[in-house]
Amino acid sequence: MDFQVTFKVNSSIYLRDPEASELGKQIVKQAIDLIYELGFEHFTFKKLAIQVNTTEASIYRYFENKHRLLLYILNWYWSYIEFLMGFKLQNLENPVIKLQSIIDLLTHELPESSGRLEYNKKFLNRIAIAESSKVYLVKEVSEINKNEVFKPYKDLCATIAAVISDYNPTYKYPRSLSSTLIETSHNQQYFSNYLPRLTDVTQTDSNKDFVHDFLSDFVFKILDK
Amino acid sequence: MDFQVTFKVNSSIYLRDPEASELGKQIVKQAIDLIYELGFEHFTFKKLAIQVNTTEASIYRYFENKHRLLLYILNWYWSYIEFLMGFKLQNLENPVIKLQSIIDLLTHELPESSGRLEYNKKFLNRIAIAESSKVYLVKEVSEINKNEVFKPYKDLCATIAAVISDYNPTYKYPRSLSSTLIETSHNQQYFSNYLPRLTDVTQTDSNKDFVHDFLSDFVFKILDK
DNA sequence: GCGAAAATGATAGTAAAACTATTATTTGAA
DNA sequence: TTCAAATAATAGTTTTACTATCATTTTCGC
Repeated sequence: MDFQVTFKVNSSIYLRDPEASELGKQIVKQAIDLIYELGFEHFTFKKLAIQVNTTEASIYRYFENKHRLLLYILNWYWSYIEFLMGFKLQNLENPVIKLQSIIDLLTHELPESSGRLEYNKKFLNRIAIAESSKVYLVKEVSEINKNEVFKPYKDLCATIAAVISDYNPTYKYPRSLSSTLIETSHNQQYFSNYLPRLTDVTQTDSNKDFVHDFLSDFVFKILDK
Repeated sequence: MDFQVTFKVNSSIYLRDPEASELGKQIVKQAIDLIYELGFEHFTFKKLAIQVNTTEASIYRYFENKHRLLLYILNWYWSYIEFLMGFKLQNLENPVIKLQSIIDLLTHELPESSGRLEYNKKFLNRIAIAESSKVYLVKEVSEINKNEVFKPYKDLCATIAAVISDYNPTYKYPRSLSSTLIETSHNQQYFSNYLPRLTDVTQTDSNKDFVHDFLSDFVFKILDK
């Protein structure tokens, strides 16, 4: 059986739904590849237009600006992680295993897919790590937050928080621990790659395993105390 | 007694030392005010030139680009925090108090100063919270890391890590916990202000106190386990 | 299959950002 | 005082970020 996953992204993020046309789908897919390749700062609609073999003007019909496009991609990503999480946690009873599964998901590569239209999961993962904070660390955060554009992130956070509270109902900061877990998984993966002195990775460690172990250790220490 | 603190910032960050001239000092000081006001994305050398009452070209003689200027500001900030930390930890014996002092420092407003030439500490703090990750979350991170431009951050991290190891010598991840502490203090302060559903702040809480309590709980649970 | 509406392409243009270059003037150190 | 360095004034280029217009193509209801 082969199937494809897509998610409805909050319509206030785009001007025209990119899922509704071949061009739209290509814009998002190629944007992921290009942001991965260039980094968000060097990524422009002009370059994307060339990659997609269309015009800048056409891209502007889908997204107001590149910030919105990044927000779209990350909304998709957060929804996807939440979907995978629901899938993984389903049928699990033991809250220990649940928490472990969550940490696994946050620290390891996503299952790769091959479809021409599917997004590159490795790239998406890297974008989440290196670019996601740029969608909220902006002057306009309160403005853009009004349209529920961070809902998938908040939902993901709430889902993890629920598992945390399930594991230890007396713990006072389930949401903060949850967002810390997500952000720290990104940070420590990034640091262990590029600024390893900010971490305790050793040369023999795989970076992903290191972050996994660090997060496991700290979550269970906090919740078992 | 009145005194002024300044720090030598790694010379590879600037083209001409801003500490060495009145114009240079004004450029940095006003940059802090302007980045605070506009956010880093909307901040430009053109606008800064107007604020300082000089020309764009003059600013370019000091800093290659606005990214370098931000890096300069954050280097100064990290050095300053490290300085304050040394000051606070001096004469403290009890490692519990030491850790508490560190968390205090990371979560509360800096002592404000009034000198015309002194940087606005409240603004600096806000810049550290909202803009600091933008200096390393760039494609060129490995390139720019070569010149030790993140040294003050790494030093600060090492200082905190030493206190952590002092408190609990068996803990395996002192550096990672240290960088997590710094980053989480920023994140949770930002979230509790702008995206409170990612945290457990209540309306009656002061945000700073909330983050302080969350981090205290977190650190001691990890290290006492 | 036809006609209208919507989407796209082609082209062009503007405003601001991100620089670089040139020359004249000021200043401050030997 | 003098001469080198710093700054100001000015002007220019390239790229980014965006808007506008109109012709062409596609799609969808009938």
